[in-house]
Amino acid sequence: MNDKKKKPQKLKARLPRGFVDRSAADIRAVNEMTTKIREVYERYGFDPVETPLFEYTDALGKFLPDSDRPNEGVFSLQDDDEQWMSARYDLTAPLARHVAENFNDIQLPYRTYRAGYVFRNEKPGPGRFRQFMQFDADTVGAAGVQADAEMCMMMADTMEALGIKRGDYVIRVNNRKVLDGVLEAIGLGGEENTGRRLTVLRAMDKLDKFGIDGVRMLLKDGRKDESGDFTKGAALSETDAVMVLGILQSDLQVSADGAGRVTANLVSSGPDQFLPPIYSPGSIYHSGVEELGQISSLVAASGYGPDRIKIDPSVVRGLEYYTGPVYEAELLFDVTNEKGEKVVFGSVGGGGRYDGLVSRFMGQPVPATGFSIGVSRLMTALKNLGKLGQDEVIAPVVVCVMDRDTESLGRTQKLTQELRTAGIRAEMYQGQKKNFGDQLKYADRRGSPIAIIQGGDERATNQVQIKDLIEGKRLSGEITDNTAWREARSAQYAVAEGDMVAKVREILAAQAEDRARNG
RNA sequence: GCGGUUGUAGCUCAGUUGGUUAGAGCGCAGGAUUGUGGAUCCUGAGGUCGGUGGUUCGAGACCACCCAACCGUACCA
Repeated sequence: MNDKKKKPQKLKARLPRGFVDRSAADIRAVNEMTTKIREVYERYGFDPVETPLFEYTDALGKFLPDSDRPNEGVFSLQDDDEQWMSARYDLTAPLARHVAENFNDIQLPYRTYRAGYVFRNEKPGPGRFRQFMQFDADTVGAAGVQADAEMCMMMADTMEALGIKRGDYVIRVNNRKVLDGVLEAIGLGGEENTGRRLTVLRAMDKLDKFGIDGVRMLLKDGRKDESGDFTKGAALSETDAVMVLGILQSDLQVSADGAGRVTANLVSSGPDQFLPPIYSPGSIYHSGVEELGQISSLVAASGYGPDRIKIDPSVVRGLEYYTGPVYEAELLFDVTNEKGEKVVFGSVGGGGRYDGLVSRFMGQPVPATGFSIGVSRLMTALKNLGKLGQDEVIAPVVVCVMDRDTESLGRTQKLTQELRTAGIRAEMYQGQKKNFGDQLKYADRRGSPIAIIQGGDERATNQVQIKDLIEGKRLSGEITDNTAWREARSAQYAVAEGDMVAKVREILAAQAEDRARNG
């Protein structure tokens, strides 16, 4: 077939990798989720604010060091005046810009929330996309740890508002100052050790993934993965590695002296003996632990125990801008993917204190704390838990088109409109098929509950036929002969035109009852 | 970025040691059926065999390079 090859090449329809189309069911599920999240934030006194998808790249802080090009991880383009702009990669940096730019008009502390898509130009993976939705809440201009404590409580409330039972999630809290103090104690303080410090923090962040022994390898010589790839370690001494491993496995102990004074300590709970850095009241380590003690007491005072908000020194979070308390929401139930495999889901949201972010734009310090929920990720988990998509939207009633002269079409349109006026989802058949059977086939595949039929016979007596497609489908299981099936006109009722809406309502109600009964 | 696996119709896949015009199932479209959904039957459309180059009388198959997807790993604000 040589002439076949001469046919013009068709364009291949394809989605850029790492991006997804969203179905009606997904969109409705996300709306359901964001509505619940928003209710919690509003109740805590937060107000919405929205910033655009694009920012100047310098506002996002994503220029490569020693280069006038933006970081590869962000989608960037040059404006017609040569300035670099980038698609936002989170909602925090744009908020910092918004606050700095409108500083005189904003009443501090400024409590806001916002949902939106963010973009990351990196390799997509299972459950990781290059466009995804985050839902953030931040308090700008509040320096005290009570603001951080409140954020943790709000996260816990949000989890429960989404239908995640107490015990199926936990908010884990740590403080960057604690980790910084430990790193200082093992001689990794100072500018010259930035690289090794990052290596150690990254290793600590892998605790979920590789366990304590995996982290031990990464802290010392390195680790080889199953494909044979080798990851270089941080080359810590045994003593220093034990110190780091010790803090990962430590718990917070809070003791009150009865006079309202609270002291807090981290005590190791694992096999690696953790020796706290030498006591010095003003040290960074000590103020970190003290803050954790305060947060723990503050949330406990409102009834949030360690089953909901737990101090956990193994939380690391982002390496770039957090300066104090950090927290993340973790799901504790098993999640299985489409292939039926168990998946370690990990964190569905997190945040922390970023006291330096707004002040990049200003001559004065502006403390801030906030967190972000990964909406798409959380939705996957909630679907799994059966917490979403339970109240499915019913497909529209289909009004069949029997005759195509303008007068008949007008009557069909009017019937459709009557249903809509009564608040019932309805559509008149708009396809090309003139065969009535094909229209019912359309309605069937569409998932329609009911078909309305008015041909010449019915019109003559001002009647309509109302066909219960759900009941009919059930009956069709018993049918073997097509002709008999047609003649039976099963689950079909003839009513006067004026009674159509009432009868449709009756059938829909019966169907709803049936669905409820069968779960 | 590094390592591994895989690329044949819209989807899932067959295709012999290299041998004529590349197949199946599902799906899709038309018909049996212009007033009744399922099942059935008939007919049809749909392919740069991931790409380029090479070896060969001859390549979907063999070789080289490239591209993409998947898995692991690294990075991840």
